[in-house]
Order: sequence, then structure tokens, then C-alpha cells
Amino acid sequence: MLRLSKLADYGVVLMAELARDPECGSHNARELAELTRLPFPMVGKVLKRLTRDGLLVSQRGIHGGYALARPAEQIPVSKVISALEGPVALTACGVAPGSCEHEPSCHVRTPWEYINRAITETLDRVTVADLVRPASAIAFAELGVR
Amino acid sequence: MLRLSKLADYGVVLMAELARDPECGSHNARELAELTRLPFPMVGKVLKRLTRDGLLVSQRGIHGGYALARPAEQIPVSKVISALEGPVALTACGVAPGSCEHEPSCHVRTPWEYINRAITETLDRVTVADLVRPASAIAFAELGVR
DNA sequence: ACATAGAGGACCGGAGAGGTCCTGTAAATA
DNA sequence: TATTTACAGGACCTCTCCGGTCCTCTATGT
Ligand code: SF4
Ligand code: SF4
Repeated sequence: MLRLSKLADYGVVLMAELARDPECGSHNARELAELTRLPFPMVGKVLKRLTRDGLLVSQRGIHGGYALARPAEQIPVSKVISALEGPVALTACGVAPGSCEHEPSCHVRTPWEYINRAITETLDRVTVADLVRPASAIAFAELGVR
Repeated sequence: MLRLSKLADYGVVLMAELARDPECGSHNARELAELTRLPFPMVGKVLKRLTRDGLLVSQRGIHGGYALARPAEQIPVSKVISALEGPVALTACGVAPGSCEHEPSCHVRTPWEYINRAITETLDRVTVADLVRPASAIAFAELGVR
């Protein structure tokens, strides 16, 4: 089973698409939908959320569109995911203390903290720029993401 | 949001509970439900699945119960999760090739492979034994899971 | 003014998670 | 052998939330 919502998956695809040609700053939603073959209404929804979270900047009006708010190297994948489906955490106790009813009697909460942190850090290390680089293997190995 | 199903969460909790006292081999489902404060029917369901997947051994009859099939050090958390909710993969393309309709036109499939692998390996390194050890911090640091 | 494109929602249907229960079958004991 | 206990394997139900669409409003360029 996949644990990443499609919303987040689409978000990563779209961010990567925007990072492909570093110059051409502005892409509008319709254009991006065609490039990625994703349903247009979904693309709009995702882009709006990413903008509200400060990962994209938008321009309204006749020549409007979206562009990366920062250089792709400074946007970790974890930010994209958390913008679209909340904080990255495998367990309920990882998102906010007290969100799991079994917390008082649970003995594995602390170990999960470490695991959650490790996974979060993995997703922190990979940036949107890494998604569009060819010869990814080398780059990922350097990041400790074998 | 949490991406781990409650079924898998319960599974980890129960495996850890079984690993707590290394000797006392046999715990029955009702006993485990009381120890963990989890709803009894759920506990039964989870234990049955874990047994079918070979992570536990079961004994029927009047003094029946469940026990770890192997020493806790040899049971990675990833196995517990995959037994209860399928293979660990963030993206649809990570579980089986062809499971995502956008695969042909998707440019981020390859990068995701590396990320998926990194996360899987993290969950492979942590074993059930690590969940019941005190002073977890040191142990996890040694595993590269900071 | 007018056409375009984003902002921000409401809205809906279906899938799947969470949870319960029922009927078998194996094992131990009297 | 009869009985009791506890696992095996499902079916089944409910309810949330995901995936997806659509509508109205506002900002911008011509
Ligand atoms: S407190 Fe325990 S049961 Fe609750 S989410 Fe955390 S690990 Fe799971
Ligand atoms: S192929 Fe692309 S769109 Fe499909 S699941 Fe993989 S990353 Fe996501």
C-alpha cells in the first residue's frame, strides 16, 4: 500500500516540473496540467495549497501563473509533502502529543520518535532540485540516500 | 497526518509487548489486549495476520497463545508493517511497476525509487528488540537512526 | 470594459480503514 | 469421550476521508 496521498504525489510532480527549466519562470495551471497529464482541477487545487504554504509564488491576471518561491535547491521534499498532507509522521503520537488515546500506557512511543525523526530527515535532505537532476544515483548516494 | 494504519501501529505495539519479557513465551490474545489496553477484537485480528505471515507462532487449545517466531533481534519493524498493510512504499509506482497510470509520462519516478529504498532500509535496520531496550538513544544512534 | 487566471471554498461519491462478530477447528483436561 | 478454552478465517457494518469537480470572487493586463 502507498502511504503518500495522491495530493502530495501530484505536488512533488508539479514542483519538479516547475524546476525543470530553471529560466521559464511562469507556468499557468492549465499548462502544467498538460505537461504532467494530471487532471486540471487537481492541479489547480495542489498549486493553490503550495502557494498558500509559501512554496510557490503566484501571479494573477492575463499572463498569470506559478513559479518557485525559492531556488529548487532550497526546497526540501518534506516541505512539499507537509504542505499538502500535514506533518510527516508515521504514528499518531508523532504529529502532536496527546493525539493518541493509548499514549499513557504505550511503551513504544519513544522509539517511534527516533524512527519518525530519521524518516523526516531523509525527506529533508532531498530537495526538489535533486528530483530533476539526471544521474540521480550519484547525487542520492552523496546525500546518504542509497 | 499519520501515514501508518492503526492496524500496523497495533502490530508494532503487540510485537514489542511480546518481546518485553524474553522468557514468558506464551501470551494469549486476551492477556495482550489487557496489557496494551487495545480493543480485544482488534488484537485478535492483528495477531492472526502476524501469525499467517510467519512473524508469530501460535498454539491453540486451553493453554494456547502467541509467541515470537524468532528472536526479537531478527524481526525488523519493516516486516511487521508490511505484514499488516502491504509493502512499504510512499508512491504507487513503488509497490509494483504499472500500478500508476501516470508512470509513462512521469519524470520523478526514478528519484522516488531511491527515497523509497532509503526509508525501507531505515525500517529494516530497526528491530523489535530495539523497541524494548531502555536507553534507546544510543542504540538508535548506532543504527544511523538519529 | 473585458477577458484571463488565481483564491477560496462548498460539494459529492466511493473506497477503504477501523471495528465487531460468528462459525469452525485444534488442544488440553477431567 | 465430553467439555472447555483459544486460535483461524472469514463476513459484515459504519463512518471517515480521499480523490475529484465546480462555482463564485478577486486581481491583472490589454
Ligand atoms: S502512543 Fe503508542 S499506540 Fe499511540 S500512536 Fe504512538 S506508538 Fe501508536
Ligand atoms: S509514476 Fe509518478 S505520478 Fe505515478 S506514483 Fe510514481 S511518482 Fe507518482
